[in-house]
Amino acid sequence: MAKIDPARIWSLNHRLLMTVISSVAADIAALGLETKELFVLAEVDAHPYPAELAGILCIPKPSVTLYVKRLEAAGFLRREIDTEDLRRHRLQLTPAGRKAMQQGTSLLSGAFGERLGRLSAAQQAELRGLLEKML
Amino acid sequence: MAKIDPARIWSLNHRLLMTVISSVAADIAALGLETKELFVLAEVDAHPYPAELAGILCIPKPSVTLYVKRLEAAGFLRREIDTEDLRRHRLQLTPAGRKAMQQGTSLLSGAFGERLGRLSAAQQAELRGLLEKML
DNA sequence: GGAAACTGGTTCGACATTAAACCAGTTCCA
DNA sequence: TGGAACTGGTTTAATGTCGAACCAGTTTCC
Repeated sequence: MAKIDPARIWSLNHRLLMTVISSVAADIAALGLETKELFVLAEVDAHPYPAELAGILCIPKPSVTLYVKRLEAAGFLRREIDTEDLRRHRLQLTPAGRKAMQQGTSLLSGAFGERLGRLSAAQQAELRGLLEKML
Repeated sequence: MAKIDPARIWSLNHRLLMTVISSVAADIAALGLETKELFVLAEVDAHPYPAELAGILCIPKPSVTLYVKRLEAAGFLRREIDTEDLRRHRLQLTPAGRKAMQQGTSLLSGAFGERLGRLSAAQQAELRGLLEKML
């Protein structure tokens, strides 16, 4: 078996993801979203606080501030002060935001699904299992 | 078996890659390289022309110009006009560039290898196979 | 030959990103 | 209690990024 170079796999993988995302960037933009903003929207349900988003998405805090500001201005996000901790801002998708998020992730699913389609169902499940194990 | 949502896998995968790369960004910077520049260095052998690099790395051409300029200034890269086609610039790693590239990819390998280490050797090979099939 | 269309690479200027410093609210602990 | 240390979020100022327009060299095709 060929020797495995982790950096090589990382790059391979990275190229795959970048190719896919850049192939749908234009369509996502048509929804009124930048791809980075879509990532934010997609995580808001699970991580409703900016600091959490910054952590989970590996984005610096000021960038999150910016994205949230834009998303709020676009009517995709609502922001309210958390009553438990007055420093925190709890984020919440608006109906429009949820719709845009779903459309966006659906675009991504379409494009990545094309690649996944080259694998058998069992292989797809295997892939997900491997990734989860690594995270 | 749980239904597979491609966008979910994409995100999972993306998070994995980002976590890994940001964990070594500082060490890579210590070599005098930005991570993006490392990607460029790592592909120069296989793709010695800026236009090719832009294509393979999914980076816009002006950015490549910039990275190459910096890498050349740092002494990591040598640039010469291609005698076949006077528009093209053939790129070549200098010894210092090759060394930095190897150290950088080695850092990346170390960090990603830690994650890969959670998989068996067979699973690692399987993962690579799946990724290659999708690209 | 030579004009039109094309391709590799760069420049410019507008925009996006982010590190550093900051403010406000919270927690810790003497 | 109260002040020192910490955390969530924002602002600012400096830097990074890249679309559009560009120049130079190449190919195409009459």
